[in-house]
Amino acid sequence: MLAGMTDTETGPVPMGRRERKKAATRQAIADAALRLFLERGYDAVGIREIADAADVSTTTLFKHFPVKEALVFDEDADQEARLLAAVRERPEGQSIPAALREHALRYRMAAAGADARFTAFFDLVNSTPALRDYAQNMWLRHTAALAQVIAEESELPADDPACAALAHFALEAPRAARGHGDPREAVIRAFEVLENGWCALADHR
Amino acid sequence: MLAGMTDTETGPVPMGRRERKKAATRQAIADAALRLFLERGYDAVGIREIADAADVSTTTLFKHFPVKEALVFDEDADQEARLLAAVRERPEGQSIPAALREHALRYRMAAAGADARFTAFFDLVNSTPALRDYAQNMWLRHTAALAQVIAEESELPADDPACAALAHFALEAPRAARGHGDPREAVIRAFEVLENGWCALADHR
DNA sequence: CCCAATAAATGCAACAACTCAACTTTTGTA
DNA sequence: TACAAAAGTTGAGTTGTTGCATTTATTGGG
Repeated sequence: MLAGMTDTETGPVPMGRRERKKAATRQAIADAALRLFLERGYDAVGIREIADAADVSTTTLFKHFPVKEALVFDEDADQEARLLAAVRERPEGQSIPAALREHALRYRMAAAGADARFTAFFDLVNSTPALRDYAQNMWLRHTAALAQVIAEESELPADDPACAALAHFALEAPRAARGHGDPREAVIRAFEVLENGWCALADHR
Repeated sequence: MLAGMTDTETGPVPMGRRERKKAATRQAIADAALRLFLERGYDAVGIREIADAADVSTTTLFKHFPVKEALVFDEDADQEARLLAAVRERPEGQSIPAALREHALRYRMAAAGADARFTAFFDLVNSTPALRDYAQNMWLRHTAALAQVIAEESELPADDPACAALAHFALEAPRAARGHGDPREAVIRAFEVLENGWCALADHR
């Protein structure tokens, strides 16, 4: 989805031709799908048509994307990886909420509302029930994964509700901030609360 | 689902034969579906088979239930209606959180873990991804509806986050309480927090 | 450099969920 | 009794998704 919208740093691992080709077809499929969806709407475009547009067989398409909805969120795995990395590989001395704030400002407030492609994408998702539901569950998975990483990094028990809560709010904050006049400011404020609450909690243990 | 597990008060409106028959076929379908699902698993039972077992055509089945998953949650609408009614028709002078607590204790902690049919139903849902996802979105819908009613009843703006938060926690509390040794006690405790927080908020406005 | 192991991609057919349009039966009502 | 609306049936279609046998391309090793 929307490749090139944020800088995607090429991993330090140079891929062989095989992996590169695989990634290429995957991208071709996702691009074709998004283009068609934006042109004519999610429900009006069939799998077979997408496969044709990307010049692959439907079988191949499903090797890359388990279900139709996943075509729209093809950066799902990348996003989750970046999110977890933001916490795990944060600079020395930086708190977890601070790391999450930086990540949110950097990757999730990208031209919120300004870029036309971005808003078109949002409208597509929000106006399609199947996609809305899928996205919801996607964020839920990310929340769970994040909670686990937070637990590891803070050496709290894995099932401590505080971890789940922090993960939940950290992912919810950018969404909630969209309404406000200055979203970036709103996010920063929200994270002040989280930072205070979290550190207070960490202190008296 | 699990009719007769909680006392279902027959609405004050006596139905004509037509509505009764409609409700009967609907019930027959839901019963057949749940029985088969529990016997052999959700994915192993097809729509046609359910329709046959209930002695209706597949098209009739889909007139009553929009998608396969809905067969399992056939009390969806009833549950939501009861939830909203619990707030709207609460006794004079009772706070909203208190009303929600009573509702939770009465309808959602029913023999949590004790009744075999109940746990079998839970296992079915939790072990079937499609059902887990569907249930998740179902609760989300209920949360949104509840938030709106809370806003109306408390004369707050419909989009006040406090309403959404109260709705969210009120529905989450019973789920979270299941782990604890005495779930009823855990629910009561959780609602104490909500009650305090909510009333404090209501006071200084 | 070739060979075998491996992995990606294909074509086709099938299944299961779901829809649609035309038609019959049942029911509430005048 | 007559009639309109609602419930149900029938059968054929569309669409997402999978299985299977087959082909093509890449890789690492002898």
